[in-house]
Amino acid sequence: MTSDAPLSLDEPNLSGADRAPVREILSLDKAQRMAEFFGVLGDPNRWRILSALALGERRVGELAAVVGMSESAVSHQLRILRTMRLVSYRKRGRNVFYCLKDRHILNLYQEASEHLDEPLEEEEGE
Amino acid sequence: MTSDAPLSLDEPNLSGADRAPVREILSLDKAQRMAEFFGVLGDPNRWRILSALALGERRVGELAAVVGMSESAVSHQLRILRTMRLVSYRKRGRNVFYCLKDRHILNLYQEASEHLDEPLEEEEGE
DNA sequence: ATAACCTTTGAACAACTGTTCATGGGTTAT
DNA sequence: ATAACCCATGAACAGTTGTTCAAAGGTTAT
Repeated sequence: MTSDAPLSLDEPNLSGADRAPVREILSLDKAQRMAEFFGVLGDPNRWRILSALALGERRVGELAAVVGMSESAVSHQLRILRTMRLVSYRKRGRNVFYCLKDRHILNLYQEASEHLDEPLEEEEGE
Repeated sequence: MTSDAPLSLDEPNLSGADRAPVREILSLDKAQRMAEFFGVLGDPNRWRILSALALGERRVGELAAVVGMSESAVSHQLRILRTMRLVSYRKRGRNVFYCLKDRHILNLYQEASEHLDEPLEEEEGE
């Protein structure tokens, strides 16, 4: 990374014309989609569900028992996680098995974890 | 990564004893902190502000003009971004210059962007 | 067939969030 | 000193979110 370039939201790996470096602020549309995605990760029970699925495939009832929620509440949350393609599922008889869709959620967890675990430096202000 | 190990929320880079592999679901406390952090990223105007700061240091008034918000609203949001240590600031006379604190936010943006841009595969259900 | 099981869905309601508005603190001018 | 400027803060209000509750769909038993 060059030294004087400001931090930017570029996506440098892609050379296509539709992936031009961002020299403007995010469009309302892109910002909205970002917010919707991260908003889904803004609930503690959804993280508990995701972390349970990180251990392996689980049925809805099992998830409810592990995280201590009603099956209805878990089902509602799983629907939200599905719309953001964070989980996938397969039906087997009357059971539905959910699992994490890919590694993105794990990378996000790790990145956030590192940020939260950083030692707090001395603040000038406040 | 071994083939049969389930995806897990381990943090493999650290070998310390206080960073044991996660074989249980996230604690309520950890899940809460994760949710609080990602919840901050769950607002489109905060992403617009962050993307403006990704281009370089900006004053509060400049941010308000660029993102099309009132200065008060921007100030409220900057406070939230400060509490999550996503931005830092320096005072210069009566102006306050904000900037991104580190690269974590950029990594999170990129990871999410890749996830959102993934082609949708054929769903079995629904 | 009926019953039990697992899951999903919709409505309703309490709790939370982000904005506006008014106000005030602190700094730089005149 | 007063005025203008830049920013932060608190209250209040509309909009959103996550839960509970009741009901129903679909599958596997008996």
